[in-house]
Order: sequence, then C-alpha cells, then structure tokens
Amino acid sequence: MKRRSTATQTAILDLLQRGTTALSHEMIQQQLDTTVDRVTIYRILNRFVTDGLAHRIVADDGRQYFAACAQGCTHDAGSHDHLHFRCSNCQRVECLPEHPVRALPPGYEAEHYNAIVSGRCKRCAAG
Amino acid sequence: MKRRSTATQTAILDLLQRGTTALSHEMIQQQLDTTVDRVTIYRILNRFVTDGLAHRIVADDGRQYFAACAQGCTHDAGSHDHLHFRCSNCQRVECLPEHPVRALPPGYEAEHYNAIVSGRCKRCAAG
DNA sequence: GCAGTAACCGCAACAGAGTTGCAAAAAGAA
DNA sequence: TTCTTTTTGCAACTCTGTTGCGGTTACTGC
Repeated sequence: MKRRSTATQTAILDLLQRGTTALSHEMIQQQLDTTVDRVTIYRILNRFVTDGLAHRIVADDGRQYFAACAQGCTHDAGSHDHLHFRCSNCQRVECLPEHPVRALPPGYEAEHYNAIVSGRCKRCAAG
Repeated sequence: MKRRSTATQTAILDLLQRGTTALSHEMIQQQLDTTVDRVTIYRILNRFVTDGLAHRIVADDGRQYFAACAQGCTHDAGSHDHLHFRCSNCQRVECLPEHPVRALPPGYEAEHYNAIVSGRCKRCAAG
C-alpha cells in the first residue's frame, strides 16, 4: 500500500504540526479552507496514526483528538505516555510532555497510554 | 430530589462493590439476574456518579466504565487520580490505586483525572 | 504528454454508545 | 389505602466513528 500526497492530507498535517494543541475532526473541518468530507478527515487521521505521523488521544469527553508526533518519536509503548490536558472551558486539548505516566505494577504489558486530565487550562484559569 | 431504593439499583451497586474491576453498562447488563433496560442502567450509573457512589472512567476504547468509590473517598479532584488499566485481551478495566498521576504544570486547575493504560494485564500476559 | 493502475475521495448507509421525552409502574409518606 | 414523586421501560433521537462502493485523481511507465 503506497501512499499518495493530496492537498487535503498536507493541509491537515500542516494544521496538526503548526498548532500546539490536539485537534478533533470537527476542529480540523472548521479550520480547513476547502470543504472536506467528514469521512475523508477520519480516514486521513487514521492513516496518520498508522503511519506514525500523529497520535490519537481519547479524551474524557469520549471523543478522539489527534496531535502530530514530535520529532524523533519512536512509537513504542513508552513514547506516547505523556499527560494530556483538556480544558472544559475552551475545549483545547494540550500535550504536557514533561510528565510521563509510566508506573505500572509488574506483570502488566503496556501497549497504549492515554492519560487525560480535564479542568481549566492556564489561560482560562487566569482569565 | 430524594432517592428511593430499588432492587435494580442495589443489585448494580452490589456488582460494583463486590467486583475488583470497573464495569461497562454491557457487563452490568450481562451480570444482572433480571432483564433490565439499557437506559435504566445508564441512569442508575449516572445517579451513582452524581451521588458520589461510583466514579466514571472513559477508557481508550471510547466507552464508559464505572467503579465503586473506595471507602473514605473525598471526591475532590485529587481523589480519583489513579491509573487505570484496560486489558485488550480480557477487556477488564482495573483500578491501580498506588500510582497517582498528579503532576500538572502551574496554572492548571484539575477537575477530572482519567488515566488509562491499555495492553495485556498480569493474568493475560502470563497465560 | 498519455494511458493504466491503484490510492484516495465523497456520498450513503450503517453501527455503537449514550441521552431525552413521555407514559406506566412502584417506592415512600400520610 | 391513597397520594406524591421517583424510577422504569419503550421509542426515538444525537453524536462519533466506520464501511461499501462508484467515481476521481495521483503516481508510474512508456
């Protein structure tokens, strides 16, 4: 399965890499200049995840958010184990890279980390 | 709004308190002796959460799981901040109480913690 | 530049989790 | 028992995400 580059794909990847927050399919749809089908966005995002270009966060609102992988991300179980923060006020989902959650009791084999704290983010709490 | 005690409610609370894992509405429906409507289970569970009898976990499969609150749970933002583990093999969701995830950068106000690691649990990894 | 192949897109339809409205049933109080 | 209010069950709905399929479009080779 060889990948092809399309305008929509590069636009979405650009959105993910430019922004500092994780995006839902809805946010992406709103931020795109052209009208793109919902399904296409989902498919592109899933492709990014399998190709290792983005990682998927399931937030505590039950929705999926996507964030570009950092440079040098190795995509093993330990490389996406950072904390995320979802602001219940501005809806932004941020990656908090400096506080990994890695502690597991012995015998457990981790495949995916998905840690979300929700509340009010720095901006909204201050404002 | 005064609460009334019904057979289904006590049966569900008993399931939550007896078991060591968090349960989805589907698991609860299967484990109940009587036939109870899906909606009723959802309503009972939401009632438990607002009443502080259970806490809600949104796992990385996008589904909600419910676990009985421990004795003496204070229900502030810091009391549900433990790690959860969802086994992708046996589907069980466990609470791992001894490894809290509390580290947040300054300025952030936490309301809900929802940390899930998925993979193979102790039992399934060993077997 | 042109044709062929296969990836990609859009539309429609679907699946699953969770919620809401409303009327009937049941718990608790008088 | 009777009355009030909570709880339940059914139907219908919303929302998120997925699948099938035909048509479009990007890449390859000539």
